Amino acid sequence: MQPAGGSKRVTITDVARSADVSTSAVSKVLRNAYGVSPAMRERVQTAMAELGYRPHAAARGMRGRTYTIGVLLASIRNAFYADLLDGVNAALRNTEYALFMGSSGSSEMEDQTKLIHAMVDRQMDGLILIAPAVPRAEVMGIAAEVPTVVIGHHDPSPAYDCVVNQDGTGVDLVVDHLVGLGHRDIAHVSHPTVRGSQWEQRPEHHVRAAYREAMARHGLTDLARVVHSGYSDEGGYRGAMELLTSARPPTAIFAGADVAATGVFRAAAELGLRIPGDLSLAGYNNTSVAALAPVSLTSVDQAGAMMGETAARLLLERIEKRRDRAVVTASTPHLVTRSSTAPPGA
Amino acid sequence: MQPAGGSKRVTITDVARSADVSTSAVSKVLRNAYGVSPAMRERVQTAMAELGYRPHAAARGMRGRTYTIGVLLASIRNAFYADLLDGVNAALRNTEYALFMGSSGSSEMEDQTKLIHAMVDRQMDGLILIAPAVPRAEVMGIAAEVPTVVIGHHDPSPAYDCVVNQDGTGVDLVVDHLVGLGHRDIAHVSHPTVRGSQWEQRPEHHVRAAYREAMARHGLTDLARVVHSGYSDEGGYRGAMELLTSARPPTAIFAGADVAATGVFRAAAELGLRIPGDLSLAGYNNTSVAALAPVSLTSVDQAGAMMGETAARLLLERIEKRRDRAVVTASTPHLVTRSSTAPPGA
DNA sequence: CTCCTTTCGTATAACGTTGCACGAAGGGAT
DNA sequence: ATCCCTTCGTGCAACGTTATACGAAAGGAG
Repeated sequence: MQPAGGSKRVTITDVARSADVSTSAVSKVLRNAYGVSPAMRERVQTAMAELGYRPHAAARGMRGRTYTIGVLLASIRNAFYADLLDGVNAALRNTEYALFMGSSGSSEMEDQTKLIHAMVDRQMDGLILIAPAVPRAEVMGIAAEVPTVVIGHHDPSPAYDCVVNQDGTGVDLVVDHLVGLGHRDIAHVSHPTVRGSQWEQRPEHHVRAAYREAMARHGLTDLARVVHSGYSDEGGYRGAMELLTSARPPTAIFAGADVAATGVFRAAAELGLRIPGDLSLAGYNNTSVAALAPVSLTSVDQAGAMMGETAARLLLERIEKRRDRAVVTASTPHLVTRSSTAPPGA
Repeated sequence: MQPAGGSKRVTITDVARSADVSTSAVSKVLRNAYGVSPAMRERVQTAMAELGYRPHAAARGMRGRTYTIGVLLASIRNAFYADLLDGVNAALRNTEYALFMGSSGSSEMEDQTKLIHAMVDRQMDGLILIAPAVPRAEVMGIAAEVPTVVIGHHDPSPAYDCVVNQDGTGVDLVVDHLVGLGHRDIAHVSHPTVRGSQWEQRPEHHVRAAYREAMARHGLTDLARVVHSGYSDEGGYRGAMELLTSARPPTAIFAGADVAATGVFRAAAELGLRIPGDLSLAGYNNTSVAALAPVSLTSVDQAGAMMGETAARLLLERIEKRRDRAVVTASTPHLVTRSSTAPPGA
């Protein structure tokens, strides 16, 4: 406990002086290195506690680890990411590592690149990139320097680990559910393909393909319709408007993200359509918004916390060199049925 | 020069060699220091661009700035914080500073303290603490070491700058609005007082006091009722349940946070009460949730982005030593009326 | 043509930590 | 006693950057 005034930080040298040993000895204790007698360990630890010593991460960074992990978030507003983060936090709870997130606010490629560089420049030990918008080649370059886990994209690489969801299964659950309720005209609101991103397997691609397949499986190929208005409130609104004012409005809409589903709600309200009476609506991700009483949106749960925990675990394995081969883990989604879906015309 | 595996980073030395000058010269260019001829600046900058040089933040941290700003977030789920962050990001956009957030997930005091220490240990240049749960003395200690801005708490200090909202005004807007609609029995859902936090002026205190005053101003002192069930979905639910199943259920509820209002929605739905028919509901913060079509919650807008921008600006002033006296800025809220409030019995 | 300023570039010592290389005890085996 | 291991502690050279001190030109005033 140091008086705050203009006092200097407690350094390893102060500890060494106080414990009457060399700085190397203190460093050894700090690192659990070989060649420390119990007696010395004891003395050093006492001194550290007495002085309130905390290692200087920047200095550590110059030589090795900074014990810092960075998470790139496309948007802080997507509640699903919060679930992921809870998982990451949980996995890191009892380690020495600190977690810092960077969010560009916008999901612009340029901003994200700057953020990732900022993380690398600060010598972070590992990176978790959530659905990065930067080119795949860039990520592979980064991953060659720093252990990296990519969450969301289904493009594996020997350079980084992947944590994804079995999106195909999730889509099947939704379509089967809606068909089971009696719907046939089921439209899908998707995200536009980002040009030049080099990611072939973004979640929206998987979801889109799985949607078409599921429709085909039910003999509804001709009724399958996709609008690419985007995963955002505004995108959901525009997509729904287009669909619902078309010559043949669908009886059900499957939005590829909950956040887009909220836009569909808005469009339906404006058009005087009641949900689920006139239109059934399903989302994806089961974010906390879906669970809100006035929303009560049927959605696919991806167990975000579990994915986050897995990502953190994989990252630590890599950082601590307990594994050197890349890995892909895919978790199983399940459907949460709420009151936004019902038989058509109910 | 380097085999693919362990390619080294480009350092100031590489740039110096390539431009055929000393490292000091490169450093000078980097820092815009005095004593650099246009010719040399030109050559160095060309070399930097050619080699793709990026300064090593950890090394910088050992001597001075790290060009890193840390934001402490109590919870990543509160959409109001996202508004604040947008503002902070905007203010930092064209500076050299990178922004990293730390969120404990839980708002436990201990976790937050660890996070703040992690930021200080990483030599961050400035800290923005959003409604910190750690003891005030602790924050004052930190602020003596690192420039700090506190958002939310109305307890100013010479050690740090404060960015707050005129919460009293916001509350007046809500109560006046509800009274204007004809409500008299207006209850308030608040947050429990945190023991030992030493913050006397948390926003919920201001809001609570202002609520009582506003009720008194309308001659409704006896009808004023506060439950301290907490600013969370669950807290809103419990508080509303208590109020709505009491002997004299209120006709309107003013929730101190939008996130608590969503819990009130849930309670009302369970009790078969319609909003706004049977119960008017107002929130605080005007988060994006309030704007969702199925929610459409009347709420007080605090202009979060502006507050965030102000906080960042104040912080930069302090970091760059353009100001040394602490400052408090309070912005004016306004009411956003939506469809969750209506005359009683409408 | 001195002498005195500027101007501009370089040498160098930190900053706090790590990890290798080294050495001094102490303990067995011969 | 000699030699060789362990075990355990220390010395020291990095790591990439900043900032101070200093020297070498070049320019100006007398």
